[in-house]
Amino acid sequence: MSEYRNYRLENLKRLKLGGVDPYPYRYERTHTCRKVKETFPQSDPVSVAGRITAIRRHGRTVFLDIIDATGKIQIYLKKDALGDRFDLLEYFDIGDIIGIKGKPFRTRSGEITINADAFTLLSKSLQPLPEKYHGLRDIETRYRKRYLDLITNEKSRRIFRRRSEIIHEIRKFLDHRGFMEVETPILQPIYGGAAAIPFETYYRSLGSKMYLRIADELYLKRLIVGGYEKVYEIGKDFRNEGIDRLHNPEFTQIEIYEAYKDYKDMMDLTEELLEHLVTQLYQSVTIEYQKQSISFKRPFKRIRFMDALKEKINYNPINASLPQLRETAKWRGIELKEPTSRGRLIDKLFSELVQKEIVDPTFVIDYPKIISPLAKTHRENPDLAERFELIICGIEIANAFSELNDPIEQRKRFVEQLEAKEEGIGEIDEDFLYALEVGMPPTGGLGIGIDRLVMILLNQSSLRDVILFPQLKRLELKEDV
RNA sequence: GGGUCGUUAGCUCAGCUGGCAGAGCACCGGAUUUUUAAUCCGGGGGUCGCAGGUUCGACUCCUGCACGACCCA
Repeated sequence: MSEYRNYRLENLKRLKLGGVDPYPYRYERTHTCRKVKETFPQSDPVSVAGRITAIRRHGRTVFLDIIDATGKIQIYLKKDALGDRFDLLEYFDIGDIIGIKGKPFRTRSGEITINADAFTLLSKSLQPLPEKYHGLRDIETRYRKRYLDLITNEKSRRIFRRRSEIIHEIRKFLDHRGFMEVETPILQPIYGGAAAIPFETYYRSLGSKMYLRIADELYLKRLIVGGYEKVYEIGKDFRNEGIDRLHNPEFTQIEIYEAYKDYKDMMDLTEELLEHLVTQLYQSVTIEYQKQSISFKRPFKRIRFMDALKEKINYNPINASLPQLRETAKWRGIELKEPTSRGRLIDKLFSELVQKEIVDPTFVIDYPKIISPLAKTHRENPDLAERFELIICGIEIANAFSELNDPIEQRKRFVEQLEAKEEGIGEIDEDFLYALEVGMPPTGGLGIGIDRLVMILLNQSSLRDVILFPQLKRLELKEDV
Protein backbone atom coordinates (compact mmCIF):
# COMPACT_ATOMS: atom_id res chain seq x y z
CA MET A 1 0.00 0.00 0.00
CA SER A 2 1.40 3.33 -0.98
CA GLU A 3 -1.23 5.30 0.93
CA TYR A 4 1.41 6.50 3.34
CA ARG A 5 3.84 7.36 0.61
CA ASN A 6 1.23 9.33 -1.31
CA TYR A 7 0.39 11.50 1.68
CA ARG A 8 4.06 12.15 2.18
CA LEU A 9 4.63 12.98 -1.45
CA GLU A 10 1.77 15.44 -1.11
CA ASN A 11 3.45 16.96 1.96
CA LEU A 12 6.72 17.12 0.07
CA LYS A 13 4.98 19.07 -2.71
CA ARG A 14 3.44 21.49 -0.24
CA LEU A 15 6.78 22.10 1.42
CA LYS A 16 8.41 22.82 -1.92
CA LEU A 17 5.61 25.26 -2.71
CA GLY A 18 6.33 26.89 0.62
CA GLY A 19 9.90 27.47 -0.49
CA VAL A 20 11.42 24.65 1.53
CA ASP A 21 14.36 22.66 0.12
CA PRO A 22 13.56 19.13 1.31
CA TYR A 23 17.11 17.86 0.78
CA PRO A 24 19.56 20.63 1.69
CA TYR A 25 23.32 20.15 1.81
CA ARG A 26 24.42 20.61 5.38
CA TYR A 27 23.41 21.80 8.79
CA GLU A 28 25.45 23.50 11.45
CA ARG A 29 24.95 21.61 14.68
CA THR A 30 26.30 22.78 18.03
CA HIS A 31 25.02 19.99 20.26
CA THR A 32 24.10 16.36 20.17
CA CYS A 33 20.95 15.35 22.01
CA ARG A 34 23.02 13.92 24.81
CA LYS A 35 25.16 17.02 25.09
CA VAL A 36 22.11 19.23 25.48
CA LYS A 37 21.08 17.17 28.48
CA GLU A 38 24.58 16.96 29.91
CA THR A 39 25.19 20.69 29.71
CA PHE A 40 21.75 21.68 31.03
CA PRO A 41 21.03 24.21 32.41
CA GLN A 42 22.69 26.75 30.16
CA SER A 43 21.31 29.88 28.62
CA ASP A 44 22.92 29.88 25.16
CA PRO A 45 20.84 28.68 22.25
CA VAL A 46 21.75 25.29 20.84
CA SER A 47 21.26 23.68 17.48
CA VAL A 48 20.57 19.99 17.15
CA ALA A 49 19.58 17.69 14.30
CA GLY A 50 17.93 14.32 14.12
CA ARG A 51 15.05 12.16 13.02
CA ILE A 52 11.53 12.88 14.17
CA THR A 53 10.21 9.83 16.02
CA ALA A 54 7.02 11.33 17.44
CA ILE A 55 4.82 14.34 16.77
CA ARG A 56 2.28 15.61 19.29
CA ARG A 57 0.24 18.44 17.82
CA HIS A 58 -1.76 20.72 20.04
CA GLY A 59 -3.11 23.35 17.70
CA ARG A 60 -0.75 26.27 17.96
CA THR A 61 1.83 24.14 19.75
CA VAL A 62 3.76 21.09 18.60
CA PHE A 63 5.99 18.69 20.49
CA LEU A 64 8.49 16.57 18.62
CA ASP A 65 10.76 13.80 19.77
CA ILE A 66 13.92 13.63 17.73
CA ILE A 67 16.74 11.13 17.95
CA ASP A 68 20.32 11.43 16.85
CA ALA A 69 23.20 9.00 17.28
CA THR A 70 23.52 9.92 20.95
CA GLY A 71 19.94 9.79 22.11
CA LYS A 72 16.60 11.50 22.15
CA ILE A 73 15.43 14.98 22.95
CA GLN A 74 12.08 16.70 22.96
CA ILE A 75 11.40 19.82 20.90
CA TYR A 76 8.76 22.41 21.70
CA LEU A 77 7.50 24.59 18.87
CA LYS A 78 4.84 27.27 19.15
CA LYS A 79 3.17 29.60 16.76
CA ASP A 80 3.88 32.64 18.92
CA ALA A 81 7.58 32.18 18.44
CA LEU A 82 7.65 30.94 14.86
CA GLY A 83 4.95 32.98 13.13
CA ASP A 84 3.86 31.83 9.68
CA ARG A 85 6.66 29.29 9.41
CA PHE A 86 4.86 27.34 12.12
CA ASP A 87 2.21 26.38 9.57
CA LEU A 88 4.80 24.42 7.57
CA LEU A 89 4.97 21.93 10.42
CA GLU A 90 1.66 20.68 9.11
CA TYR A 91 3.60 18.92 6.36
CA PHE A 92 6.24 17.32 8.53
CA ASP A 93 6.03 13.59 9.20
CA ILE A 94 7.46 11.07 11.56
CA GLY A 95 10.76 9.97 10.08
CA ASP A 96 11.74 13.35 8.65
CA ILE A 97 15.19 14.60 9.55
CA ILE A 98 15.10 18.07 10.97
CA GLY A 99 17.43 20.71 12.40
CA ILE A 100 16.35 22.78 15.39
CA LYS A 101 17.70 25.94 16.95
CA GLY A 102 16.46 27.07 20.33
CA LYS A 103 16.97 27.29 24.05
CA PRO A 104 16.80 24.31 26.34
CA PHE A 105 14.32 24.50 29.19
CA ARG A 106 12.54 22.15 31.50
CA THR A 107 8.84 21.42 31.00
CA ARG A 108 6.30 21.29 33.77
CA SER A 109 6.79 17.56 34.02
CA GLY A 110 10.54 17.99 34.19
CA GLU A 111 11.73 16.94 30.76
CA ILE A 112 14.62 18.84 29.22
CA THR A 113 13.22 20.26 26.00
CA ILE A 114 14.38 22.66 23.32
CA ASN A 115 12.17 25.67 22.81
CA ALA A 116 12.57 26.15 19.08
CA ASP A 117 13.30 29.52 17.52
CA ALA A 118 13.83 27.96 14.12
CA PHE A 119 13.55 24.64 12.37
CA THR A 120 14.94 23.37 9.08
CA LEU A 121 13.90 20.32 7.12
CA LEU A 122 17.04 18.32 6.40
CA SER A 123 15.54 15.28 4.71
CA LYS A 124 11.99 14.33 3.87
CA SER A 125 10.98 10.78 4.70
CA LEU A 126 8.59 9.07 2.29
CA GLN A 127 8.05 5.78 4.11
CA PRO A 128 6.31 5.07 7.39
CA LEU A 129 8.36 3.92 10.38
CA PRO A 130 7.43 0.96 12.55
CA GLU A 131 5.30 1.53 15.58
CA LYS A 132 6.67 3.79 18.29
CA TYR A 133 5.85 1.72 21.34
CA HIS A 134 6.71 -1.86 20.45
CA GLY A 135 9.26 -0.94 17.85
CA LEU A 136 10.16 -3.38 15.11
CA ARG A 137 9.86 -6.87 16.53
CA ASP A 138 9.64 -9.11 13.51
CA ILE A 139 12.99 -10.79 13.52
CA GLU A 140 13.18 -11.31 9.78
CA THR A 141 12.45 -7.66 9.01
CA ARG A 142 14.98 -6.60 11.60
CA TYR A 143 17.66 -8.52 9.70
CA ARG A 144 16.50 -7.61 6.22
CA LYS A 145 15.89 -3.94 6.92
CA ARG A 146 18.45 -3.34 9.59
CA TYR A 147 18.12 0.42 9.21
CA LEU A 148 14.57 0.20 10.51
CA ASP A 149 15.73 -1.94 13.40
CA LEU A 150 18.40 0.61 14.23
CA ILE A 151 16.02 3.56 14.02
CA THR A 152 13.42 1.87 16.17
CA ASN A 153 15.27 -0.28 18.66
CA GLU A 154 17.74 1.44 20.89
CA LYS A 155 18.94 -1.96 22.05
CA SER A 156 20.13 -2.85 18.57
CA ARG A 157 21.87 0.47 18.20
CA ARG A 158 23.69 -0.20 21.45
CA ILE A 159 24.77 -3.70 20.49
CA PHE A 160 26.48 -2.62 17.30
CA ARG A 161 28.10 0.32 19.01
CA ARG A 162 29.44 -2.06 21.64
CA ARG A 163 30.67 -4.40 18.95
CA SER A 164 32.61 -1.56 17.44
CA GLU A 165 34.06 -0.69 20.83
CA ILE A 166 35.17 -4.27 21.39
CA ILE A 167 37.00 -4.40 18.07
CA HIS A 168 38.54 -1.02 18.74
CA GLU A 169 39.71 -2.24 22.13
CA ILE A 170 41.26 -5.36 20.58
CA ARG A 171 43.24 -3.18 18.17
CA LYS A 172 44.39 -0.94 20.99
CA PHE A 173 45.46 -3.90 23.08
CA LEU A 174 47.55 -5.38 20.29
CA ASP A 175 48.94 -2.09 19.05
CA HIS A 176 50.15 -1.29 22.56
CA ARG A 177 52.01 -4.58 22.54
CA GLY A 178 53.81 -3.72 19.36
CA PHE A 179 51.74 -5.70 16.88
CA MET A 180 51.34 -4.47 13.34
CA GLU A 181 48.00 -4.66 11.60
CA VAL A 182 48.22 -5.98 8.06
CA GLU A 183 45.93 -6.87 5.19
CA THR A 184 46.28 -9.99 3.09
CA PRO A 185 44.37 -11.18 0.02
CA ILE A 186 40.74 -12.13 0.27
CA LEU A 187 40.74 -13.35 -3.32
CA GLN A 188 43.11 -16.28 -3.44
CA PRO A 189 44.14 -18.59 -6.27
CA ILE A 190 44.72 -21.38 -3.71
CA TYR A 191 42.80 -21.59 -0.48
CA GLY A 192 43.92 -23.08 2.80
CA GLY A 193 44.51 -22.56 6.48
CA ALA A 194 41.33 -24.17 7.78
CA ALA A 195 39.03 -27.11 7.23
CA ALA A 196 36.22 -25.63 5.15
CA ILE A 197 34.67 -25.48 1.74
CA PRO A 198 35.43 -22.22 -0.06
CA PHE A 199 33.35 -19.92 -2.22
CA GLU A 200 34.58 -19.98 -5.76
CA THR A 201 34.69 -17.14 -8.20
CA TYR A 202 36.29 -16.33 -11.50
CA TYR A 203 38.81 -13.67 -12.28
CA ARG A 204 38.10 -12.66 -15.85
CA SER A 205 41.16 -10.67 -16.77
CA LEU A 206 43.49 -13.32 -15.38
CA GLY A 207 41.37 -16.06 -16.84
CA SER A 208 41.57 -18.05 -13.65
CA LYS A 209 39.49 -19.50 -10.91
CA MET A 210 39.75 -17.78 -7.54
CA TYR A 211 38.58 -18.54 -4.04
CA LEU A 212 37.37 -16.32 -1.25
CA ARG A 213 39.67 -17.03 1.63
CA ILE A 214 38.64 -19.47 4.35
CA ALA A 215 41.48 -18.23 6.59
CA ASP A 216 44.29 -15.69 6.65
CA GLU A 217 46.80 -18.13 8.03
CA LEU A 218 49.05 -18.99 5.12
CA TYR A 219 49.61 -15.37 4.11
CA LEU A 220 50.26 -14.15 7.63
CA LYS A 221 52.90 -16.81 8.10
CA ARG A 222 54.55 -15.60 4.91
CA LEU A 223 54.84 -12.25 6.64
CA ILE A 224 56.55 -13.87 9.60
CA VAL A 225 58.93 -15.45 7.11
CA GLY A 226 59.40 -11.96 5.69
CA GLY A 227 60.69 -10.75 9.00
CA TYR A 228 57.78 -9.08 10.74
CA GLU A 229 57.56 -10.57 14.19
CA LYS A 230 54.17 -9.50 15.48
CA VAL A 231 51.33 -9.20 13.01
CA TYR A 232 47.58 -9.42 13.09
CA GLU A 233 44.72 -9.09 10.68
CA ILE A 234 41.07 -8.46 11.38
CA GLY A 235 38.92 -9.36 8.44
CA LYS A 236 36.30 -11.46 6.80
CA ASP A 237 36.70 -15.14 6.06
CA PHE A 238 34.21 -17.03 3.93
CA ARG A 239 33.06 -20.58 4.33
CA ASN A 240 30.60 -22.25 2.04
CA GLU A 241 28.49 -23.88 4.70
CA GLY A 242 25.08 -23.71 6.27
CA ILE A 243 23.76 -20.85 8.33
CA ASP A 244 22.67 -21.18 11.94
CA ARG A 245 22.99 -19.28 15.14
CA LEU A 246 26.74 -19.96 15.28
CA HIS A 247 27.57 -19.79 11.59
CA ASN A 248 27.39 -17.02 9.03
CA PRO A 249 29.01 -17.72 5.65
CA GLU A 250 31.09 -14.59 5.96
CA PHE A 251 32.42 -13.90 9.40
CA THR A 252 34.98 -11.73 11.04
CA GLN A 253 38.10 -13.29 12.39
CA ILE A 254 41.25 -11.96 13.92
CA GLU A 255 44.44 -13.89 13.39
CA ILE A 256 47.53 -13.05 15.39
CA TYR A 257 51.06 -14.34 14.82
CA GLU A 258 54.05 -13.78 17.00
CA ALA A 259 57.57 -14.98 16.26
CA TYR A 260 59.63 -16.85 18.85
CA LYS A 261 56.50 -17.85 20.78
CA ASP A 262 54.60 -21.09 21.14
CA TYR A 263 51.03 -22.04 21.89
CA LYS A 264 51.50 -21.54 25.61
CA ASP A 265 52.41 -17.94 25.00
CA MET A 266 49.33 -17.61 22.85
CA MET A 267 47.25 -18.90 25.76
CA ASP A 268 48.66 -16.14 27.92
CA LEU A 269 47.93 -13.60 25.24
CA THR A 270 44.36 -14.88 24.83
CA GLU A 271 43.68 -14.74 28.54
CA GLU A 272 45.08 -11.29 28.91
CA LEU A 273 43.14 -10.01 25.93
CA LEU A 274 39.83 -11.47 27.06
CA GLU A 275 40.14 -10.47 30.67
CA HIS A 276 41.06 -6.99 29.50
CA LEU A 277 38.05 -6.78 27.16
CA VAL A 278 35.60 -7.97 29.78
CA THR A 279 36.99 -5.59 32.35
CA GLN A 280 36.81 -2.68 29.92
CA LEU A 281 33.23 -3.50 29.02
CA TYR A 282 31.80 -4.37 32.40
CA GLN A 283 34.26 -3.16 35.03
CA SER A 284 34.18 -6.74 36.26
CA VAL A 285 35.67 -10.08 35.26
CA THR A 286 32.30 -11.78 35.38
CA ILE A 287 29.58 -11.55 32.80
CA GLU A 288 26.23 -13.15 32.30
CA TYR A 289 25.58 -15.22 29.22
CA GLN A 290 22.08 -16.63 28.71
CA LYS A 291 21.43 -16.73 32.45
CA GLN A 292 24.79 -18.32 33.23
CA SER A 293 27.49 -16.50 35.08
CA ILE A 294 30.86 -16.66 33.36
CA SER A 295 34.16 -15.71 34.86
CA PHE A 296 37.00 -14.40 32.73
CA LYS A 297 39.36 -14.29 35.68
CA ARG A 298 42.82 -15.48 34.73
CA PRO A 299 44.08 -18.13 34.58
CA PHE A 300 41.43 -19.94 32.54
CA LYS A 301 40.87 -23.62 33.10
CA ARG A 302 42.97 -25.95 30.99
CA ILE A 303 42.03 -29.48 30.06
CA ARG A 304 43.82 -31.91 27.82
CA PHE A 305 41.80 -32.99 24.83
CA MET A 306 42.66 -36.66 25.21
CA ASP A 307 42.26 -36.80 28.98
CA ALA A 308 38.86 -35.18 28.82
CA LEU A 309 37.65 -37.47 26.08
CA LYS A 310 39.18 -40.56 27.68
CA GLU A 311 37.26 -39.78 30.83
CA LYS A 312 34.02 -39.83 28.88
CA ILE A 313 34.57 -42.95 26.80
CA ASN A 314 36.84 -44.93 29.11
CA TYR A 315 39.56 -45.72 26.60
CA ASN A 316 42.31 -43.84 24.89
CA PRO A 317 40.86 -42.60 21.60
CA ILE A 318 44.26 -42.05 20.04
CA ASN A 319 44.86 -45.78 19.68
CA ALA A 320 41.29 -46.71 18.98
CA SER A 321 40.19 -48.18 15.70
CA LEU A 322 37.60 -46.61 13.47
CA PRO A 323 34.98 -49.32 14.27
CA GLN A 324 35.53 -48.88 18.00
CA LEU A 325 35.05 -45.13 17.76
CA ARG A 326 32.02 -45.63 15.59
CA GLU A 327 30.57 -48.01 18.15
CA THR A 328 31.05 -45.43 20.91
CA ALA A 329 29.35 -42.77 18.86
CA LYS A 330 26.43 -45.04 18.16
CA TRP A 331 26.11 -46.00 21.80
CA ARG A 332 26.11 -42.33 22.78
CA GLY A 333 23.39 -41.61 20.26
CA ILE A 334 25.59 -39.49 18.04
CA GLU A 335 24.61 -39.66 14.42
CA LEU A 336 27.36 -39.48 11.87
CA LYS A 337 27.85 -38.15 8.41
CA GLU A 338 29.24 -40.92 6.24
CA PRO A 339 31.91 -41.49 5.26
CA THR A 340 33.94 -40.41 8.19
CA SER A 341 37.55 -40.62 9.21
CA ARG A 342 39.13 -41.38 12.58
CA GLY A 343 40.10 -37.77 12.97
CA ARG A 344 36.65 -36.45 12.24
CA LEU A 345 35.11 -39.03 14.52
CA ILE A 346 37.36 -38.17 17.43
CA ASP A 347 36.63 -34.49 16.86
CA LYS A 348 32.92 -35.22 16.79
CA LEU A 349 33.00 -37.27 19.96
CA PHE A 350 34.88 -34.53 21.69
CA SER A 351 32.51 -31.77 20.74
CA GLU A 352 29.46 -33.84 21.65
CA LEU A 353 30.71 -35.31 24.91
CA VAL A 354 33.12 -32.76 26.28
CA GLN A 355 32.86 -29.39 24.57
CA LYS A 356 29.13 -29.04 25.04
CA GLU A 357 29.45 -29.17 28.80
CA ILE A 358 32.09 -26.48 29.12
CA VAL A 359 30.80 -23.20 30.50
CA ASP A 360 33.59 -20.99 31.83
CA PRO A 361 36.37 -20.09 29.41
CA THR A 362 38.46 -23.24 29.07
CA PHE A 363 41.55 -23.99 27.05
CA VAL A 364 41.30 -27.40 25.51
CA ILE A 365 44.91 -28.28 24.78
CA ASP A 366 46.91 -30.81 22.80
CA TYR A 367 44.62 -31.85 19.98
CA PRO A 368 45.21 -35.00 17.96
CA LYS A 369 47.78 -34.35 15.28
CA ILE A 370 45.59 -35.87 12.59
CA ILE A 371 43.12 -33.01 12.85
CA SER A 372 45.77 -30.31 13.19
CA PRO A 373 47.75 -30.22 9.94
CA LEU A 374 49.23 -26.76 10.48
CA ALA A 375 50.35 -27.24 14.09
CA LYS A 376 53.67 -28.50 15.36
CA THR A 377 53.87 -32.00 16.75
CA HIS A 378 53.61 -31.98 20.52
CA ARG A 379 57.07 -31.87 22.07
CA GLU A 380 56.25 -34.80 24.37
CA ASN A 381 53.75 -36.87 22.41
CA PRO A 382 54.09 -37.62 18.69
CA ASP A 383 50.36 -38.32 18.29
CA LEU A 384 49.37 -34.87 19.47
CA ALA A 385 49.78 -31.35 18.22
CA GLU A 386 50.60 -28.21 20.12
CA ARG A 387 47.23 -26.72 19.64
CA PHE A 388 44.48 -25.32 21.80
CA GLU A 389 40.97 -24.16 21.35
CA LEU A 390 39.24 -21.79 23.71
CA ILE A 391 35.73 -22.92 24.52
CA ILE A 392 33.16 -20.72 26.23
CA CYS A 393 29.62 -21.93 26.86
CA GLY A 394 30.26 -24.89 24.61
CA ILE A 395 31.19 -22.60 21.74
CA GLU A 396 34.54 -22.57 20.00
CA ILE A 397 35.91 -19.05 20.26
CA ALA A 398 39.60 -19.34 19.49
CA ASN A 399 42.05 -21.76 17.93
CA ALA A 400 45.82 -21.58 18.20
CA PHE A 401 49.00 -23.49 17.51
CA SER A 402 52.67 -23.63 17.89
CA GLU A 403 52.91 -23.11 14.15
CA LEU A 404 54.44 -25.89 12.15
CA ASN A 405 57.55 -24.44 10.54
CA ASP A 406 59.25 -27.61 9.33
CA PRO A 407 58.72 -27.47 5.56
CA ILE A 408 59.31 -31.17 5.01
CA GLU A 409 56.82 -32.12 7.71
CA GLN A 410 54.32 -29.56 6.44
CA ARG A 411 54.46 -31.01 2.95
CA LYS A 412 53.87 -34.47 4.36
CA ARG A 413 50.80 -33.26 6.24
CA PHE A 414 49.41 -31.52 3.16
CA VAL A 415 49.84 -34.66 1.11
CA GLU A 416 48.08 -36.74 3.76
CA GLN A 417 45.25 -34.22 3.85
CA LEU A 418 44.91 -34.32 0.09
CA GLU A 419 44.92 -38.10 0.02
CA ALA A 420 42.32 -38.28 2.75
CA LYS A 421 40.26 -35.75 0.76
CA GLU A 422 39.91 -33.60 3.83
CA GLU A 423 38.12 -30.31 3.53
CA GLY A 424 40.33 -27.25 3.48
CA ILE A 425 42.82 -28.21 0.84
CA GLY A 426 42.28 -28.29 -2.90
CA GLU A 427 45.88 -28.29 -3.99
CA ILE A 428 49.19 -27.84 -2.27
CA ASP A 429 50.25 -24.23 -1.87
CA GLU A 430 53.77 -24.62 -3.18
CA ASP A 431 54.64 -21.02 -2.56
CA PHE A 432 53.73 -21.36 1.08
CA LEU A 433 56.00 -24.39 1.37
CA TYR A 434 58.72 -22.44 -0.42
CA ALA A 435 58.35 -19.70 2.17
CA LEU A 436 58.71 -22.25 4.96
CA GLU A 437 61.81 -23.54 3.23
CA VAL A 438 63.22 -20.03 3.23
CA GLY A 439 62.66 -20.35 6.94
CA MET A 440 60.07 -19.27 9.48
CA PRO A 441 61.08 -18.72 13.08
CA PRO A 442 59.22 -20.62 15.78
CA THR A 443 55.89 -18.86 15.87
CA GLY A 444 52.72 -18.83 17.90
CA GLY A 445 49.50 -18.27 15.98
CA LEU A 446 46.03 -17.51 17.25
CA GLY A 447 42.66 -17.03 15.61
CA ILE A 448 39.63 -15.63 17.38
CA GLY A 449 36.11 -15.61 15.98
CA ILE A 450 35.11 -12.03 16.52
CA ASP A 451 31.39 -12.48 15.89
CA ARG A 452 31.15 -15.30 18.38
CA LEU A 453 33.21 -13.48 20.95
CA VAL A 454 31.03 -10.40 20.60
CA MET A 455 27.94 -12.57 20.82
CA ILE A 456 29.08 -13.92 24.17
CA LEU A 457 30.34 -10.63 25.53
CA LEU A 458 27.07 -8.92 24.65
CA ASN A 459 24.88 -11.79 25.81
CA GLN A 460 23.23 -12.46 22.46
CA SER A 461 21.96 -15.90 21.54
CA SER A 462 22.62 -15.70 17.82
CA LEU A 463 25.41 -14.41 15.61
CA ARG A 464 22.73 -12.69 13.56
CA ASP A 465 22.18 -10.31 16.43
CA VAL A 466 25.77 -9.09 16.32
CA ILE A 467 26.19 -9.02 12.55
CA LEU A 468 24.63 -5.94 10.98
CA PHE A 469 23.54 -7.61 7.79
CA PRO A 470 23.38 -11.36 8.36
CA GLN A 471 23.06 -13.55 5.32
CA LEU A 472 19.47 -14.50 4.48
CA LYS A 473 17.86 -16.15 1.53
CA ARG A 474 16.74 -13.82 -1.14
CA LEU A 475 13.05 -13.05 -1.17
CA GLU A 476 11.13 -13.41 -4.35
CA LEU A 477 10.83 -9.94 -5.74
CA LYS A 478 7.52 -8.41 -4.96
CA GLU A 479 6.50 -4.87 -5.60
CA ASP A 480 7.78 -2.78 -2.78
CA VAL A 481 7.04 0.96 -2.55
C1' G B 1 18.75 -32.53 4.48
C1' G B 2 14.95 -33.92 8.78
C1' G B 3 11.50 -32.28 12.84
C1' U B 4 8.62 -28.44 15.42
C1' C B 5 6.61 -23.62 15.28
C1' G B 6 5.46 -19.08 12.75
C1' U B 7 3.72 -15.76 8.37
C1' U B 8 -3.51 -11.72 9.34
C1' A B 9 -3.68 -3.59 7.87
C1' G B 10 2.52 0.37 7.46
C1' C B 11 3.90 -1.66 12.79
C1' U B 12 2.53 -4.77 17.30
C1' C B 13 -0.92 -8.47 17.77
C1' A B 14 -6.21 -10.98 18.55
C1' G B 15 -9.36 -14.05 15.52
C1' C B 16 -12.65 -20.41 19.53
C1' U B 17 -15.33 -26.23 16.85
C1' G B 18 -15.32 -23.98 9.26
C1' G B 19 -20.24 -19.20 9.11
C1' C B 20 -19.91 -11.06 7.41
C1' A B 21 -11.65 -10.14 8.97
C1' G B 22 -10.77 -7.19 14.40
C1' A B 23 -7.95 -4.00 18.22
C1' G B 24 -3.99 -0.58 19.63
C1' C B 25 -0.37 2.39 17.39
C1' A B 26 0.35 4.70 12.62
C1' C B 27 -2.50 7.33 8.63
C1' C B 28 -6.63 11.03 6.91
C1' G B 29 -10.43 15.19 8.51
C1' G B 30 -11.76 18.27 12.89
C1' A B 31 -10.76 20.39 18.16
C1' U B 32 -6.65 21.51 21.31
C1' U B 33 -0.49 27.03 23.40
C1' U B 34 3.81 22.50 28.52
C1' U B 35 2.43 17.34 25.72
C1' U B 36 5.35 12.90 26.27
C1' A B 37 2.41 5.42 24.58
C1' A B 38 -1.12 13.20 24.88
C1' U B 39 -6.52 13.54 24.79
C1' C B 40 -11.50 14.07 22.44
C1' C B 41 -14.91 13.57 17.87
C1' G B 42 -15.19 11.48 12.94
C1' G B 43 -12.97 8.50 8.80
C1' G B 44 -10.14 5.41 5.36
C1' G B 45 -7.10 1.11 5.09
C1' G B 46 -6.74 -6.41 3.97
C1' U B 47 -4.53 -11.05 -2.44
C1' C B 48 -5.29 -13.41 5.91
C1' G B 49 2.82 -15.53 2.75
C1' C B 50 1.93 -18.13 -2.38
C1' A B 51 -0.50 -22.20 -5.27
C1' G B 52 -3.80 -26.08 -5.25
C1' G B 53 -7.55 -29.28 -2.75
C1' U B 54 -11.91 -30.58 0.57
C1' U B 55 -16.62 -27.99 1.56
C1' C B 56 -22.96 -24.93 0.36
C1' G B 57 -19.13 -21.90 2.67
C1' A B 58 -11.86 -21.76 4.28
C1' C B 59 -7.88 -16.77 7.86
C1' U B 60 -9.55 -21.50 10.12
C1' C B 61 -9.14 -28.31 7.59
C1' C B 62 -5.65 -31.06 3.85
C1' U B 63 -1.35 -31.04 0.21
C1' G B 64 2.69 -28.58 -1.99
C1' C B 65 5.88 -24.33 -2.20
C1' A B 66 8.44 -19.69 -0.32
C1' C B 67 10.58 -17.12 3.74
C1' G B 68 11.89 -17.07 8.91
C1' A B 69 12.85 -19.00 14.12
C1' C B 70 14.30 -23.08 17.16
C1' C B 71 16.10 -28.11 17.50
C1' C B 72 18.58 -32.22 15.03
C1' A B 73 22.04 -33.75 11.05
